[in-house]
Amino acid sequence: MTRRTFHREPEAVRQNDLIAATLDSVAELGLAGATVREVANRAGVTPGLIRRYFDNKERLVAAAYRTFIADLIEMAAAGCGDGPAHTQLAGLIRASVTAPVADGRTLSIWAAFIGTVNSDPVMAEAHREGYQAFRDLIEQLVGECLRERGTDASQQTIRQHAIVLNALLDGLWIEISMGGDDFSRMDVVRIALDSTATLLGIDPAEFRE
Amino acid sequence: MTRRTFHREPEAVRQNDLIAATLDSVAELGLAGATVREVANRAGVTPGLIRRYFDNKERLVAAAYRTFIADLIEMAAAGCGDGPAHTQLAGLIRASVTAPVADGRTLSIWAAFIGTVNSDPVMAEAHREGYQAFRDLIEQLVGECLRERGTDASQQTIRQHAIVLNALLDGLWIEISMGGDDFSRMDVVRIALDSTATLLGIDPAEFRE
DNA sequence: TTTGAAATTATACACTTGATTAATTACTGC
DNA sequence: GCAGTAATTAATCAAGTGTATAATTTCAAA
Repeated sequence: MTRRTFHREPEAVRQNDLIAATLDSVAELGLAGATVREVANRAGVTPGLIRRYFDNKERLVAAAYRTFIADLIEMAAAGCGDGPAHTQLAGLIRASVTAPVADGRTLSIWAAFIGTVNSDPVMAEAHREGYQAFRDLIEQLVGECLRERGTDASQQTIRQHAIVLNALLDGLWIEISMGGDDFSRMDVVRIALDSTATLLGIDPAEFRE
Repeated sequence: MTRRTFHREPEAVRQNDLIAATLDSVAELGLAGATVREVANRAGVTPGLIRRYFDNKERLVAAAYRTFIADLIEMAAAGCGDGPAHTQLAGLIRASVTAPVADGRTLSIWAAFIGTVNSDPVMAEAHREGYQAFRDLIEQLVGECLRERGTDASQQTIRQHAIVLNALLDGLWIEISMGGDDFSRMDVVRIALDSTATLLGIDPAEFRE
């Protein structure tokens, strides 16, 4: 009986592969389905190998979560561009309610992980980091946006607007990604932009460009 | 060695106890922690008994989810009262962003279950039912509310408003329940009501009553 | 009080899980 | 080419899982 052949990979590559395999498993089978064996199979590797790159399965999952959130925010932020603030904000919103950010697979992974945040401190920390980053980004853009329009809003007001807008985006993102509604027939981007403009007291036409 | 004493319970009571124990387990330990033994312990019962009331563990969990969602919607709807539509809507919103609807434990359970919806058809169905009910309630209230104000909005417009409002409530509910922000210092009810009024194009003063 | 049926317990089983370790293989530097 | 190191495999373990079933106990009816 001969052993299966294999080839070595740089540490970073193997880690990435394992994380990607973990995310795939979670997306398709849920967190419970992301067993060591399942992940190893998808990564084309043997279960024992995981322990060489991650102390625990817990660490692997946490690493996968961190990667996932970071990528998610990066995808959303990539829609910003570098024009005036209201254009950046519009870009962020558009990116948030369309693929690949708003997407069934993305939601599945997010949901699976979110479910652990309350009972797992490690996951809670990983979550807090990523969430804070997104909220800060929105708050900054909202602030610039209002200042750009001559509105002199207090920091408190800006914060409240950011909180509400963040909530709206979260909710829209979930609804759209879930796909239950007949969103396919609607222009989700326009709905999202108009709602945002209304909330911030800005002329909607400015967002539609 | 003598057996532990026990006493019989009506079927409905035992089922309720088991469901309650399941929800407690999920809230504190996550879905993975809601094992047959854990649930049985919390219900003051032996693991084997579960099988007498639920065919599978899967059925038990699905039943727990259905109960949870139904209760959640009932709690939210209980805030409506029976006045004019805009008062009912305000009540629904207030209830949605305050305890016991907006609450860490509630969010934990919701999140844990949501994570299974994508990979488990049974859970997906249970989810769809409850979600639809809430969305219909909002759509109806929004419709009445706009009609009450003399606005003659098309069904399409009402639908879009309902979708956006639903998203906003979902997002606010999540943020508040998560508790990460310093919401304690803010008047979340006022924020929610004002945002809603702004979105629907209604005078905010009318909501504050 | 006795009896019988149904609820509950206790025990056990087969399986999966994450983890551990020794044997083997691939690759790097000489 | 060759040797040594480190990555990878293979095999195994103990613990925990959901499930099944037989032995008990409770309780209501007679």
